[in-house]
Amino acid sequence: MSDILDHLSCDSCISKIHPLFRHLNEEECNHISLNKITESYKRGSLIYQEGNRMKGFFCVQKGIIKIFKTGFDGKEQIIRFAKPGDIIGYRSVISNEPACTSTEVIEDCIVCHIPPQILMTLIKTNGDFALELMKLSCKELGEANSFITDIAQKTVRERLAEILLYLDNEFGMDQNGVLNIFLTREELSNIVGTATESIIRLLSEFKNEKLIELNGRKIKILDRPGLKLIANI
Amino acid sequence: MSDILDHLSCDSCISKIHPLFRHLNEEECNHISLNKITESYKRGSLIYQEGNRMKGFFCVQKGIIKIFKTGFDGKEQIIRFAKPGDIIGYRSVISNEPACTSTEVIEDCIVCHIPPQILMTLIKTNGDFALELMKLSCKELGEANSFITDIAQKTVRERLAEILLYLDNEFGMDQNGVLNIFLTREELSNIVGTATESIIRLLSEFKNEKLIELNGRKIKILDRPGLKLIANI
DNA sequence: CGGTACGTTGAGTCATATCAACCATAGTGG
DNA sequence: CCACTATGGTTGATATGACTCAACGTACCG
Repeated sequence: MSDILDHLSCDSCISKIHPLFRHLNEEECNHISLNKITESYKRGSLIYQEGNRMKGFFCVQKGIIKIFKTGFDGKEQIIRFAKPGDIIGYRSVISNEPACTSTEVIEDCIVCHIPPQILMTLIKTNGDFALELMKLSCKELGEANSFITDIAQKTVRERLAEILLYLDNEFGMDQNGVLNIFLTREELSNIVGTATESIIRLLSEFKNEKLIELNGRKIKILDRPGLKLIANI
Repeated sequence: MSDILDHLSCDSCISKIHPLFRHLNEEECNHISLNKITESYKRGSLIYQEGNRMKGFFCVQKGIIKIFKTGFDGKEQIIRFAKPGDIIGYRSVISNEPACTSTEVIEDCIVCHIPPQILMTLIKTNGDFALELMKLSCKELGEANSFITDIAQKTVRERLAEILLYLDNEFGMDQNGVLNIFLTREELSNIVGTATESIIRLLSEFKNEKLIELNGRKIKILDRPGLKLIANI
């Protein structure tokens, strides 16, 4: 599932990737450099799974990862995505519980795997780092709260419009205006929280309304204001 | 809306209320004691509101508070409740953003209002405190993720059963087996994420199925295993 | 006493899920 | 190289859970 890559120093990477690491001194940075493992995963690989005990946390360098929970009947609910610069898996390390989500690679990726003690030690000894990590989890918490409200109150149509804008905002588009993330219809339905068929029908409605253009998994957003109107943003 | 109460030392209270404060030394504890304000709020009072800039965080000593977001059409979505020992409002202080939720008193309460700088300083200077607070926000994050999955995948009936068990678990019952929290039908619907009429119909179904007993806002749970079965837990 | 907030019930509607059939594509193994 | 299979996408028909609207009951309160 994963390949271990040649060792790369954190000096050149970590500080750029995330504000979290801005506050590390040279010693702390070297410590991470020496103890991290850089791994490469192909699309479809699972990095960790719900219920497993975490053996560290991950720093995403390249690629896209989906983070999801598996519901009662086996249907997955995508909670969020991680892209370069994001940190995943820290939640379970800190609360010292089994992972409450699974992560699967959407687009081939490279991640740095950092052992758990390093995280705990940094929190305890580097106040600025602790504060930055707190900010991160508080930000995620705020987003989760909004997501709860949306799922509870908005229609599927509204949510799909919102998710398309979210994906646009999060992953951007290429020079042709095509979203930089390719999801199956089923994955889209697992974000929105609906049936695959509903997503297919709504996407095709949006296409007819000239809001988007479809080409397989490639989605091109034509009318952002129109989508915002539908999404009630 | 709120009354300021006589000054009470934290020595006797804080350490008992939350594991968070176990790691404070005498000096830190005194500092909080001297700078906190103890306030009393009646049912219906708003402690803080979405969009406001937070002037500190709150430590709940007595009573019950609902934490909610207001959706597009003004309908509220209850995210969670706070009860004695819980901390509220710390999220916005840390991320230094306006509050993303509002809080309204469900049952008359007493809270200690602690200024924001104290929180920031403690995180930076007391590693154990920082870790404990991280654990708290990570726990909330895990709960939010589960909630997202439930709302997205379960039926209203399943969610109502689950919420009743959650309330039972969170607030317990009195000697007669009646839940220690009294919510209007509308509030129940704002947790479950449905219409008030649906909650009324389902509650009465549960009553007919001998799962619960109703007496106004008093709910007595008769058949926990039955509810678990319905909730898919 | 009238007003306001909450609770209840019924009827009708609509959004969404479900079920079923079918097509396209790519990978697999004999 | 072809049948075989798996996966993903699409469409139509049908069912139904849940919402909306409307009317009315109840209780408390100034």
